[in-house]
Amino acid sequence: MRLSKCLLQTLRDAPSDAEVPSHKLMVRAGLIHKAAAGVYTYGPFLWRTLVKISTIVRDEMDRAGAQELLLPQLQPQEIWARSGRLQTYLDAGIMFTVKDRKGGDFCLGPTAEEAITDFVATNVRSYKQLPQTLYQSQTKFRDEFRPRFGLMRGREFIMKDAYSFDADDAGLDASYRAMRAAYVRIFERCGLEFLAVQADSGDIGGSGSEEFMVTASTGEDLIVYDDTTGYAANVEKAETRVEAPSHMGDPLPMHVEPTPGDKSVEDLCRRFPRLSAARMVKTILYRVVHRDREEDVAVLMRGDQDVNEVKLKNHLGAASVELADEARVRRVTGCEPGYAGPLEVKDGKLRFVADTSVEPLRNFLCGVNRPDVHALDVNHGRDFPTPPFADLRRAREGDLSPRSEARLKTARGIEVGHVFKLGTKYSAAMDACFLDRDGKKKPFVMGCYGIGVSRIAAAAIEQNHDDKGIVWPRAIAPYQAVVVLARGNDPVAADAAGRIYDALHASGVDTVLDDREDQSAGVKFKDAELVGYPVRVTIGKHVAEGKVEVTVRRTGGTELVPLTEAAARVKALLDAMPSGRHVGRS
RNA sequence: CGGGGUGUAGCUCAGCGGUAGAGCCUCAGCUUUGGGAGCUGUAUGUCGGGGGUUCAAAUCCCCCCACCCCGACCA
Repeated sequence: MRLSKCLLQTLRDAPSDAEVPSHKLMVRAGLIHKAAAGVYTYGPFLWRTLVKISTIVRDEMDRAGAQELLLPQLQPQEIWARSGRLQTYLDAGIMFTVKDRKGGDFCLGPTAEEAITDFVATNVRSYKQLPQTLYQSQTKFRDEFRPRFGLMRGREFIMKDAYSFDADDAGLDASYRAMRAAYVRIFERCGLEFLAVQADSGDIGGSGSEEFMVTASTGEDLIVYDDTTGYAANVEKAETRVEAPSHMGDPLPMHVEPTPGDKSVEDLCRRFPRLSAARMVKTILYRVVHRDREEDVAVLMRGDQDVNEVKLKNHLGAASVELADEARVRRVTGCEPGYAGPLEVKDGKLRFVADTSVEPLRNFLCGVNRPDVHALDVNHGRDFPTPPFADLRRAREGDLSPRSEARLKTARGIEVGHVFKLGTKYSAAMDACFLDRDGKKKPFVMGCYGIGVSRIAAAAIEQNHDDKGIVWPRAIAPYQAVVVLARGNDPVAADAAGRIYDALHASGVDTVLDDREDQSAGVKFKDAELVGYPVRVTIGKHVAEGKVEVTVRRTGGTELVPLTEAAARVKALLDAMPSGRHVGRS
């Protein structure tokens, strides 16, 4: 392709609504254009990248034995009603809904479990037809409460989603392993550094899930990992161990002390400097919403630890949990916030749960549900009933690994893939069944496997850019190389550029020729760096000696190469570029 | 949905009661051709929309809308 013929408008300034590098650079490099909040046109250069990503995904899906199909984007709400998720999605407000001419209710597909289950249910009758793994790649729609960061969190985005259907759990395990292995290969081939982490399966449910995270400082997710064992998990899910404080001594008589104005652990640490935060127990009240009711729950947490609300929600089997507001705290404890505790409880129905870090504590401090005092040398089981214990802590850097004596480390990541074992959640709800060997009707055992295709493009930029622009991994760059004609009015240079361009094409290198006559060499260099071609060939001042410059975008390293060898050198440099890396593997 | 902020040219922004502005971009021409180069000229707007106050509103007030940020939410 000749750049003089391309529609590619680069910008000197980033739009003011862009915050993260990928968003700024995509706009500046002319890759995207905003049509509405979270809705973008993918320009010709970005589309090339998206096609390359899709091709890798398709290739690996097919290799893993999956079959491609295309499900409807315009979905009848009826199938959502059947799975029982319609009201959840409508209430959450993330579903785009539409009516047809006759008033029928449809939606723009936010995901496709219902559509695929409906399809498979009517086409698969026998265990002999199993297993099946089907996938599609297309636009998904979610009316996100807060679209942001350009393509990272849009309301319309391209996703590859695959679904496996098996007769039993063992079959699901095998299908899941095959997809997981394909995912590793996909992200490696895309040239990304990534991690596979244990994840919370969220509202989609199921027995287990892992997320594939592209490491980047701007990632929205926090990952904790132990690089001695390969344990890695989303912080929402991460298990940790914390050491019990030493020298707690034998149980002492409980006593209540004045603590006027001390509402936080920090205040109390100041008042009792010899008592560490680990010897305090804070009581945090939550409003817990279940499908059919609501309750108040008090969480007892060690003073130096924080509550992980996802763990709490899962532990309670709740639809949602939210921190109680001040009015609720007053009603439940009869006291202003800051003094809640497990002692002298006013509300007899109040449910207590405690983090496991509280279990070994002796002679600790806690609230008494009375203002301006706290109790010291409290012991559970003696001074108040021993509550049920569960892991409700938020994992932190430096905690002990659940798998070894190593300390956990943290990293930020962008979720680009998620694999789930769904089990029979959707098939049972939608009565999607097959006849098994024993003649009995059974629901399909399902898995689902998503990859954010457009998000991969954004994540690749978040992970690979510098102050000059994008640094595309070679496999997903719009073009692998650019030939810059830096002497526009020199016929020798123009001729050389044409020949190198042809030679690159002949050797299979995806190349664009910057032959724009109205742009100076400086502009072409800036554009080449902004757009992020992995390799640049500059035809300029050395052309008289029969030489051209070959520059690697990532390193900036430049070498002079004889004109006749330039194409081969570019090819060699591209081939030498590393593939992606699966980090933190044991 | 709660809190905050911003809407002026394609982009970045100034102007904040008295004739609509700059830089970049676009277009024409000249010059230039190794780092977003220079000169001359040209084009560009319901100042987000509606209502109000005023002799006069981009500017002040009210309502709406859009966009952005924080939070809540999230296959």
